This record gives sequence, structure tokens and C-alpha cells, in this order.
Amino acid sequence: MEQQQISTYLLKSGIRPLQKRVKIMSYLVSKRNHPTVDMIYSDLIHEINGLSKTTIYNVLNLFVQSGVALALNIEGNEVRYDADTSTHGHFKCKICSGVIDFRIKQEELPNPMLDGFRIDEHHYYLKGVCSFCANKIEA
Amino acid sequence: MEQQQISTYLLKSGIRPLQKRVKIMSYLVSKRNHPTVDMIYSDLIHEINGLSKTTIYNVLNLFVQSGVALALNIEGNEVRYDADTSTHGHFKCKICSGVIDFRIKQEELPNPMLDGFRIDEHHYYLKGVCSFCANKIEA
DNA sequence: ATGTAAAATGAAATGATTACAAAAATAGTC
DNA sequence: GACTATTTTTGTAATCATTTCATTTTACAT
Ligand SMILES: [Mn+2]
Ligand SMILES: [Mn+2]
Ligand SMILES: [Zn+2]
Ligand SMILES: [Zn+2]
Repeated sequence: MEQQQISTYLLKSGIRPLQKRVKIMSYLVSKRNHPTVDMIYSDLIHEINGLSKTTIYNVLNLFVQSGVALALNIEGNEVRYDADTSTHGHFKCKICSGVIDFRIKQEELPNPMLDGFRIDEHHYYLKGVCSFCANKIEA
Repeated sequence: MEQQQISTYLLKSGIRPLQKRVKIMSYLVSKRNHPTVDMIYSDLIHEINGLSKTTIYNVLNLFVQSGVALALNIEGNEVRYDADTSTHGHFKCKICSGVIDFRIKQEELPNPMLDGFRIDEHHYYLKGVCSFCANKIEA
């Protein structure tokens, strides 16, 4: 996606499309790697002059509050960010630590009997060993 | 459940049923409140003389590794513990912060096409407002 | 160009968890 | 019951992620 499209998207979502915000959203959208703050920082520090880690925290918190990104808490010690806010599931590999998406339709997720509850978010996480790592192990 | 039963259960799971371990497991089993380390600490400090927070971390890590407890990462800033290791889902209320169980059969959870992947854990989390808090709000 | 408001920065504070060495408890042996 | 080896617990300090906050910089409208 072009930076121009990202700008338009942010604007529509009520976020002023400032340079660093556009770069960070652009990173999320193009990489689709569910990065941690540190991953974003070490990748973008080369590209954006004088980028601060605090800025990344600021921008991501803004994105999450504005609903253009999700914070994934698959594991207690790290938060991962995702620009894909549609309904889908996540698998995390214990070996390579990679997080990958899988498609899930909203209707496929079980709807428990929770009378009078208001449900805002659905999170479906799987953990295990990805096929790439599984192959390496048995080899 | 009696402390005696807890001891037997821990022993069967390869865990020496020492006093503090039994008390902590007993707490998890009887309260069923998905507590954080701090909740366990502030509740048990009265009952167990000279209990240290480090011990709670040690014991819970042992429980999780031995498979007699689950660590739930519903929200990035807190880990909650659960002695119920059967398949079930969790709902967290944004208002009162309570975490409650709901029954889900293993077969109800979608099984994505992940060829060659080994899936070890399923986590299904919902977030929103519980019926008790919803009532308070509209009142 | 100037002024004002918003955003970014970096250092310090906070909070949760882990590492580690010393002290205490446990279990087996005499 | 005392002795000893091993495991567990404790308390402090270290680590790591995130937030707070005062200051500097940037963006934008006049
Ligand atoms: Mn995703
Ligand atoms: Mn539960
Ligand atoms: Zn892998
Ligand atoms: Zn509630």
C-alpha cells in the first residue's frame, strides 16, 4: 500500500497522518509480522532519523485506541501489534517465536451463553510448533 | 477439595506436595478466581507465616511447567493463573476486571488449516462488560 | 515569518518478573 | 534424636517493558 493510501486511511480514522505515524502504519501493513515495539524500533531506526522508542509506544497506543490496530497478548512478556483488525486467529510458534494469521469467520467462533454480557473483542490464540520448525526438528 | 486430595493430586503429577505448594494449589482450586500473583500474595500472606512473593512465582512456574495450572495472558500487563486445565474459554470484564469461565467443547473450537503444524494450546478469550457491570451502568 | 498547539524526545520512574546467594526446611541415615 | 545432603524458600538486587514528564521540536494557521 502506498503511503498516500495510508495517510487517507489514518485521516478517515480520525488520526492526523504525521510522518512517523504513516511510516509506522506502513511498516505494520507491509510486513504483516505482528511485531513487538522492539522489532519496529530496530527496523525503522535506520529509516527514520532520530526515532525514539517512546514515539513508537505513543503511536501504537494511539492506533489501538483509535481502532486501527490490535494489541495481541499471546504471551505474558510481550505485546504484539497488528494492523489487520478484521476477525482472524493467531498461531505462535514456541520455537521460532513467529506469529502467523489464520482465517476464521466470525460465525465459526463459538458464542457462549453469557446472558446480559456485552462482548467487544474475540481473541483466538493457538500455540505450538510451526511446520517449518517441525521439519527442522525431525530432520 | 481437601488438602489431602490436593497432596495426592500433586504427587500424581510429579510435584512433591510441600506445605506452601498445597496451600497455593488449594487456593486456586477453591477460589476459582483466576488470580494474579499479587492477589494470591495478599490473600495468603495472612494465612501462611512468612510467605514470599518469590515463592509464589516459583510455585506457579512449577505448576505451569508440570501442567497442573494454566497461565492466562488475557491482557498484556497481567498474568492470571488457573488450576482448571480442561478446555474452556475466558471472559474478562473491562469494568470490574473479573475473569469468568465459560464452557466450550474442544470440538466447538475452529480447527484452522495449518498443515504440518503441531498445536499444543488453544486459548479463547472474550473481552467486554459483564452482566453485573452492565446493569450498574444503565441504572 | 510568527505564534500556538500538537507531537516527539530522552531521562527518570514504575511495575512485574527473574536471578542469585544465603537461610531454612526436608528426607534419609546412623 | 542428631547428622548430612538435597531441595525449597527467602530477600535483595538485577532486568526488562512500559509510562510519566519536562523539554525540545515540528506542524500548521495567521
Ligand atoms: Mn494478525
Ligand atoms: Mn478458567
Ligand atoms: Zn516455528
Ligand atoms: Zn464486570
